Amino acid sequence: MDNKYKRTLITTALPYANGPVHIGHLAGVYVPADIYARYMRLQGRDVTLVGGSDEHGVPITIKARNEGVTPQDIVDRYHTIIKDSFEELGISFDVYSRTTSDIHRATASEFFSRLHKKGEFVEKTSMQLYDEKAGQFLADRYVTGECPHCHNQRAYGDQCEACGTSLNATDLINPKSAITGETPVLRETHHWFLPLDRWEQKLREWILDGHQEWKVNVYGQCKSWLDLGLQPRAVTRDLDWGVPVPLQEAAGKVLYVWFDAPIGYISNTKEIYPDTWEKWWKDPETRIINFIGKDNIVFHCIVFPAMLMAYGDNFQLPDNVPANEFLNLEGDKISTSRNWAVWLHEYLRDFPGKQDVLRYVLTANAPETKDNDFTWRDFQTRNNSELVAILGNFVNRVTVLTHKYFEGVVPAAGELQDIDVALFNEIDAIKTSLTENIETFHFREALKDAMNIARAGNKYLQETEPWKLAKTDMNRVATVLNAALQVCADIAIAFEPFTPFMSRRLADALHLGKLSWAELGSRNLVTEGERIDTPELLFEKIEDEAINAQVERLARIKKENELKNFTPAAQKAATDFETFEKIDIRVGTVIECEKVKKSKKLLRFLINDGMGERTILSGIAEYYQPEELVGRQVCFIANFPPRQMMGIESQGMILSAVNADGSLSVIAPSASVVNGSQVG
RNA sequence: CGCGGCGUAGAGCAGCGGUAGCUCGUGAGGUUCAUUCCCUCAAGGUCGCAGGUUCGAGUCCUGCCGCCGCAACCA
Repeated sequence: MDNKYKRTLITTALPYANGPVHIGHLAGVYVPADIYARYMRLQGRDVTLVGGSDEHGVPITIKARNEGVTPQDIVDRYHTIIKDSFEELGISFDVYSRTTSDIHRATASEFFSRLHKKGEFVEKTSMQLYDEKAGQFLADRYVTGECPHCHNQRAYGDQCEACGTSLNATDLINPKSAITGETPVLRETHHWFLPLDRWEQKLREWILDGHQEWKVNVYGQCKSWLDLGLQPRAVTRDLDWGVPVPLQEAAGKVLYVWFDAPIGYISNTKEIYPDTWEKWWKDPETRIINFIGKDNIVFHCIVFPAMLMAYGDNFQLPDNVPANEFLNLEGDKISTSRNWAVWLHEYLRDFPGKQDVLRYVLTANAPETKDNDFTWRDFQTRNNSELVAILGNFVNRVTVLTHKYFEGVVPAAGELQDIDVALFNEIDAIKTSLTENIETFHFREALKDAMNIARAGNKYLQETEPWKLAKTDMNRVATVLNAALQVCADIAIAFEPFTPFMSRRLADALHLGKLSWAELGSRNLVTEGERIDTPELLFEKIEDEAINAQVERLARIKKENELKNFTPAAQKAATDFETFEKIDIRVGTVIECEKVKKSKKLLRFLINDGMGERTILSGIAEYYQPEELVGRQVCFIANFPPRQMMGIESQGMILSAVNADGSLSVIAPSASVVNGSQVG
């Protein structure tokens, strides 16, 4: 890192307080930000990690309305869950606050006022759709209607997803409010806009010329925006939930959340440093890093910097914005509304004491360059074959041997042999790479480096074989174990940013005291003569049962979603009674039922149809055990021509209802009837 | 023709003009202090597709396809 900086301010995207946080938030923002912050602290640098809940905006008011509570109730609920679960995961925020705080309200107000006084806004009056029943203007997404281009009935106010056209809400035919279903009316409204175009040239110089080292996804996105030309952007909204616009003539208007939220970074900093916060924002020797997800790139690289430049007063722009891509879950996009997520607070409940495992897996599989997939099998494998088998096992080997041969007292190192020196050299090389990777935000690669320390340790033990040396040369055993113990201490330091809970336990067991990055690789981290604690497993295997429970939970949710989203098929073309009459539907009793060999779906039925017996094949083997159908009555079409399937002739068709998930349920009379009865 | 990113072994990634690699997983053998690590060997890839440049292309060029995102309060 550039040494011209005296301190680093790390911000994390503000999670929206209309739901708990999930693994996507963690992998994209909070875990990487925490890794970086912890690393900087180990380096002895002055660093502050700020975060907070984003608590304003329309979705919160809608959720409150739906639940019959106040918006404040909603944000109080989720802010608490979010804050507590972050803390339990060890995200080391120096402050985690919220945008409903007084200090934020004052800060955001002042920010707006200053821009207003400086003439940094333009004002525009326009016609917007207003929902009279809800008593509010409708943001684009809260209007649906018919697309004027393709006449799709379900177009949104900003875009038609069927034809992809961008729309204005006022273009829609037959607009409807998504909140109340009412037909909105046009009403005049007045808003303040930040003319981003005024800052285009400065932004170009700052990003395109000055920050070519940014990640390609970030740089490319910025270049694209700048090349297209920037437009003025509204900073106010007609709403009653938010920071009121501090102008007499703006009663009933609030700051638009995207104006409001990033100022939260500033107000949260003020909250911890009421007297000295300015040096964290206005001193050129402060380095600001914004950790965000890819959807936020334009706000952090274009909009917020333009706001800061418009404000002036020496506000510093971010030095880097390491945006991550997205994490998927078991192959599907994470979705709050579809409950398709691993929620942090539920993970902490289901896997107590396993914060490090989640942190490790999310880092090893972080979506740094492209979207990645989280699967529970991968989670289990990484825990069992990496954390347990490589790292935990190595530390365990060393501590067990130390207790076995030296009663747990750190033995003195004798003269070093080539292999010992080679080990220390390898650790040094790893440290160089590890440091470089963290500094450049390549945390996935950095974690691999850290793991290589344990791999090197395992290899060293295998090659020196202290358990064999113990029979001939205890001095040499002492040297080997001393070296191996130093490697354990290296692990405690190197892993602190990634898995802080394990690191703390290991450091305590080895009596290391305060950890420091500079000491990583030193040869006397563990003090000779010190008695280390009895071995304790750092990681435990995760058994199939725990994983299966999670996989089953997701399968259940998937099924619930299918049922929830089920819409009956459109009615078929009209027919008449004569046509129906031609079909002969009858009731029969199942005499025999068995799976057809080599067939996945087919069951062979022998049916008593009142006249005799007939064989019918039906493709429902995936939904029924053959024996459960024997003796039951079913309905079947009796007058279809016979048909050969898998070499067997089927004399009819058993009727089933098709469920939303594609599962089948056979049709039967509600009470027993005589075999051969007709249905009609 | 909107823009940006991505598409390399079962999974996660590196390679960016010169014999296709790393970690984990899989199979076989050796070793065993240990929550089975380490070693050896093996299987597994037409490097999204199609053209082109070149003595030679995951690597450069052109065109396509797929996935994700894009001033919607979605990390």
